Amino acid sequence: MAETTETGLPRAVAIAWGMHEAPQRGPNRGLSHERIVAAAIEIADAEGLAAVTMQAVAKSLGFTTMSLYRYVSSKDELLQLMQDTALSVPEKVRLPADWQEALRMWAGIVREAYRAHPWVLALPRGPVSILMPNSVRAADLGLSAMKDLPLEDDEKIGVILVISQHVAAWVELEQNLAAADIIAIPAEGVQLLSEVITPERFPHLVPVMESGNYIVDEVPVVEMNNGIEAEYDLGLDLIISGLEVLEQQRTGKQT
Amino acid sequence: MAETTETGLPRAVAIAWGMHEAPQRGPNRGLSHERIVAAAIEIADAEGLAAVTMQAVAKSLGFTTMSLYRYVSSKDELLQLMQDTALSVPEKVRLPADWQEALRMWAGIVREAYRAHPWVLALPRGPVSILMPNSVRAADLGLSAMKDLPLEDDEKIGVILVISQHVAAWVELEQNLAAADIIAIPAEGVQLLSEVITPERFPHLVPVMESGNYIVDEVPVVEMNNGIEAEYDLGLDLIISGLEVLEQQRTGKQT
DNA sequence: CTTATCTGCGTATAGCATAAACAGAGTATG
DNA sequence: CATACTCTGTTTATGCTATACGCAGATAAG
Repeated sequence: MAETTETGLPRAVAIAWGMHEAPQRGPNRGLSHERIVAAAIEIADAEGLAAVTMQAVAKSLGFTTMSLYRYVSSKDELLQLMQDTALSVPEKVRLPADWQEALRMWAGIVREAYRAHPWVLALPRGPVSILMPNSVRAADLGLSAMKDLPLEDDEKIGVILVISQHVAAWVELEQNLAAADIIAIPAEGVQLLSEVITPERFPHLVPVMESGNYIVDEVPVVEMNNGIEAEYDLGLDLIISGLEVLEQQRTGKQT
Repeated sequence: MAETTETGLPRAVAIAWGMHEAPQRGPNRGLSHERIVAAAIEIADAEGLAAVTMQAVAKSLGFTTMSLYRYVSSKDELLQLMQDTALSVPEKVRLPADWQEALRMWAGIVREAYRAHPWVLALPRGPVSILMPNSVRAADLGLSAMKDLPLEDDEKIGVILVISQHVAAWVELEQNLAAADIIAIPAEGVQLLSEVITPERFPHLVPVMESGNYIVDEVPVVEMNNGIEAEYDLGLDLIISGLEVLEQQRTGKQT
């Protein structure tokens, strides 16, 4: 489990909220949490998450590896700090009064954050993440978007999760579409595949495959005829439509 | 990028579909792909994904590390094989005629697969994954569930993605809820947090926090008053409601 | 001034994935 | 049948990575 401070908070939480006081004694520090996290994010953005090693971060800052450990207790802690820093949400956002548009705007903000740093998708989300400043900010904003919806608190939180997961999935899909260009299966390989992926065995999927190019993800996706934006919007619209139905059921009010 | 066979297929794909012929010369093999994958899955199920090292898998089979490389070209390839093997979908499933119930059943099947091997959630999903047998089977089944819905092919694929991501998110949440029991922040830490997470800064979230216990995930979630099942169902119902609305718009037919 | 604490560095350790080479087992070919 | 070829499993080695430990020096507290 993550290291904790004397007060029992996970260290990453305390650091992220600025609660971790710099020591008063000893020589002046050559580094800071902010500088270390920023350097790590820069490496991740340029070369991907795998390139973020303690050695690489230290070197980019002109220090040796072990000096980083004066600031973070482990690489995991650094990753947690990177995660929240990367997913920055603006402090002040003016949302539309209409909850539907507000939710769409909120989803867009979360989406842009993920797109700016897609490597974040590969980091685990656990109990510590939710206590971090940008997560808290995003949650508050999402709840603000839904303030006029007749849902229970936990239902609203559930909606926040559904939408943010939807957004994450589509950013991941974008990444995979980009990567898929690199995989070009020659005709011979495609022929072999068609001998096992047959209409008899997969009667619904094979017609879909034949109508488009096969791409990505755990659950297969056809190349989007209307582009990925349309499919992202479709998913979001489904959720919002569902919410409108729910609103109507609970208030008798027609949206 | 993943290794490929002579025919240009990713090796993992060829192996998973049984296209990778065993060599005809040389001494009899002491291992097989199936045995290696099964041993790796057993370790992952018992101790988590981090415990799956080439050394550990080889040892559990009574061989030395490097002999595994006669069968898989890298650890990544082994992980890809594990991923698809773990997410097994039955060959024959009879779905309800009603597309709503069919989609719910499909979601349930995917959910149970994830729950049986939750470490799969930590594995990246990329272009190779979708060509693997169980992914193909899951996609065909999902499309079968929606055969009566008036959607374009790529829209159906989009729905498959939305639902499977929803399912994955909730299995992950379940895991995080289990892990959250381990984080007990003492009163002192909670007090410190409440000094930064204030009603002035986060007017919508703080009341939610005060009405329940704070838990998990990137976007914060309150402890579910009605349990996690209710929230899982809520999310799925939203998507299905949205689909009903879409069906009505396209057919003029009232569901 | 003395003591305590902190900083950054150098050295070391353990774990892990994988390359390369070797000896022997089994098949294909002439 | 003998020879050549291919494959198997093992051993040894390499490089990378995270992190422990100890040292010398810098700075603050008492």
